[in-house]
Amino acid sequence: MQILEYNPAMIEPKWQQYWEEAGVFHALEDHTLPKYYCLIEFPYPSGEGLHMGHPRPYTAMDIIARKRRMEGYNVLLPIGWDAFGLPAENNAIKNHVHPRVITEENIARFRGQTKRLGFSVDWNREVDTTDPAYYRWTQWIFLQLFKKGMAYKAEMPINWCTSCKCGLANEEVVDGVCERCGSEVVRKVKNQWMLRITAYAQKLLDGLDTVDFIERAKAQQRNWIGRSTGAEVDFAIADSGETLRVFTTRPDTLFGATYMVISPEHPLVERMRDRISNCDALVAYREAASRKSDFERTELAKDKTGVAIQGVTAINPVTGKPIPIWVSDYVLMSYGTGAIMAVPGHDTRDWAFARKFGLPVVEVVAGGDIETEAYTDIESGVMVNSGFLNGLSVEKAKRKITQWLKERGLGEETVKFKLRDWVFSRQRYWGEPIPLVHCERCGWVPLPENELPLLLPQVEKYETTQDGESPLAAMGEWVNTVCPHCGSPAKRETDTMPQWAGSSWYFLRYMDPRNDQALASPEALAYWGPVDWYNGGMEHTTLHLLYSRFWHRFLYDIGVVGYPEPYLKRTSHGFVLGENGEKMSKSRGNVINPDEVIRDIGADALRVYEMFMGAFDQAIPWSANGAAGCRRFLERVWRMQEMLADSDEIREEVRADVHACVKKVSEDIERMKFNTAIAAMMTLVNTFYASGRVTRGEMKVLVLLLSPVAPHIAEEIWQRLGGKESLACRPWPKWDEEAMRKDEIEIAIQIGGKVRGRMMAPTSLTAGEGGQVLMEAPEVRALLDGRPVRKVIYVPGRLLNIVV
RNA sequence: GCCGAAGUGGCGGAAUGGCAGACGCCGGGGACUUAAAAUCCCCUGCCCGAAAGGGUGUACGAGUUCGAGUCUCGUCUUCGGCACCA
Repeated sequence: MQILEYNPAMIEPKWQQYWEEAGVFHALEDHTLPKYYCLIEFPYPSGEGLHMGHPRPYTAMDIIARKRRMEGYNVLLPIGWDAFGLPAENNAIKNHVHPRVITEENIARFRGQTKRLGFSVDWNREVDTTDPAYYRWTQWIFLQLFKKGMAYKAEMPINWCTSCKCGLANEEVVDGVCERCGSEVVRKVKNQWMLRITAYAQKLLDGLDTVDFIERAKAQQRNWIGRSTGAEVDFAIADSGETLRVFTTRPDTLFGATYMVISPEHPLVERMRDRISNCDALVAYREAASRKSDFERTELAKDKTGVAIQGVTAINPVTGKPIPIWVSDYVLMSYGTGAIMAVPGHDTRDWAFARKFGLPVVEVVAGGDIETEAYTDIESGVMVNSGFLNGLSVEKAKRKITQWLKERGLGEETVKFKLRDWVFSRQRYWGEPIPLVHCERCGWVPLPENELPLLLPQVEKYETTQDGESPLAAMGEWVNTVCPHCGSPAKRETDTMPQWAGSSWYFLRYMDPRNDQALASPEALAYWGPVDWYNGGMEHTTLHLLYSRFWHRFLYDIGVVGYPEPYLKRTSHGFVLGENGEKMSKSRGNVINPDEVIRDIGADALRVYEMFMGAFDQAIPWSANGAAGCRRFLERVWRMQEMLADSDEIREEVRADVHACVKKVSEDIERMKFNTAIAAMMTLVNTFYASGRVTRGEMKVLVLLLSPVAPHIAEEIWQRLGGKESLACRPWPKWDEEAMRKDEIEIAIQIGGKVRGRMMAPTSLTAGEGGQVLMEAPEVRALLDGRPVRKVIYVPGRLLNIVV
């Protein structure tokens, strides 16, 4: 047969078309088959088109999916579009084109680009979060959350651009200023929908112990949830019936609490207004604090400020001494009780504050020097100046004081989380409308489920209104409606949902994407779920990944899904950087366009390089030379057709190498060690070249191993080898440990741990007998040169170490 | 400050406590060619040496071990996340 040159521009579209027309990658609804659900993070279809951030993780999961298929699984590898979001909306504002129009164009472009990469995706299951048939169920889930009391309205600050007069998402605030106009961003309090994710803090934390996520993702989520155990303690306010409750993780240091601090917003100030003599100063301080942007609070406010409350004093419950109460913005209203007991001897922030304002510092844990800094070590300290706690370790003192407080009704052990409730409202157009109406008589009323989806109305302007309302608020006809409950006049909620809503459950929709009775049928949910393997970016660990675990856990609690955790396994990829080692960006001018790379070297070579360039979980700079090298590797595989021997055998001389390669590739793919899997295939190809030929049987094994990574060339060669159907459904090759065994192997001879020579040794030698046998070998005797031997260690197949 | 990951040739990177640098890139040499490209073969950590060979080497300093890139302790650096969270 005439072997033409390797031409990916011909064979890649050909096989893509074949796969699609033959439906090779359609997940089957035969629920008796063993299933495997591979999930990739669905892209936001931006106007820029696919970028290098997409092919790497997608290729990785495609490799897993293709291997699973060859192992006999009914594989689900779906894709869709997370298409609500700001760029389409900003484009609408600028060009007065409905976001739907640009979104559809972008999706079409993304779809085409994605298909050119040859992923084994089931294109029949595409979802689009902006499709009413999809967001109907996003709204439905929101209504269930609302009905279970998990959604509520609260006054929350939003980012407000003082120049654009509009609300901004956190992502739009860069270094404290508006991303678009560079003006100052302040916090403006608005009434917003909130989701009670904090009610699930413990469940989300515990669930992590039951799933196989990469450790750093678990650690990051644990950190974000931020559980800490401590005690709440009541401090009496002198000469009143009032108490001030604090949360502390160090109840053991109670004897060292020399003052208290409340946050500027703490209700105590209002409650005791008539007794406080410097109310004006406190109110002024509170207002100054509220005007501070988040940026100022976190970046510029390390220097402590505060005002002492005049006229009100607290009593330390263990010492009985009166202590002053201060107001300072280093205490946050949103954590704990909004008030602290300050122990300047043993807390760095309290220490700095006490130093600045001349407050007393008392040592209650010995071991440090509180004149120079706060002593915060809880491991080795011993209690002093602490009455009945003296002499105890910190750990014992904690338990004893907590018990003491509990017996007197002054406090109790408590758990707090850093996790905050999820701000779910956006004053934006391009998002899911929140399906609630507000009735004067009934309050917030959910739309009946049979009225879903609540469609996004056509608007004249896409901008947030002057007073920070969603553009929907300007649509009087749409806003004014009647209460579904009592029929009185009512107004629709005009805020929309955040982009995180649609992505919080999309993996469920893939299981049954056209169902119009439920978000997915119970049968499909039971069969396909949970997701077996989910790969995605680390940047989504604390938002998308946590949000979707929360929604899923909620759906489990209300009986919609039958398993508490949505993802059994989570892995993460490293970014592809520009050739200069910096993050790819237009402004840096180092963007590599996947379309151009496919044009230059082909999709297969791109896929091979993306997987070969380095460890999958690490960021790696792009290298055009490296990519060209992968194209060369495929050329070498292709040209092996010219040295093909007409035999289905695997030759004795290469048998061990072939089996070793099968083993290496099989195991490395499971560990996502794609780079070494590809290196093993390169090594095998080098072996074939060295032997001058390859049999058809050997070639078939190689092509099957290569097919998950470079599927087009693999299909083409497979067909030329006489394969009748797609190799995507051929069984994955097996290896035989016996076949990998050789009679003799080269080992190193070490003297005192240093390599001094090599020799051939029979592989049958065991560690025990090997030393004795090999000591007689002439190579060893020559190296020893008669020196006395103290000890001999033989590591079978590796080395002989002689201690002299 | 806290949590996490990582420091290996000119470069990307390999190495269940067992021959450091697999595989690829870059570079050098050879074959083929009128020539070039492509391709095929060989060399390629550093230092000394004509060579044989020797020395040295995985951020730094100690330690455990017959043997350490790998394990332990300490130090430094880089990257990622969180951060007045009591």
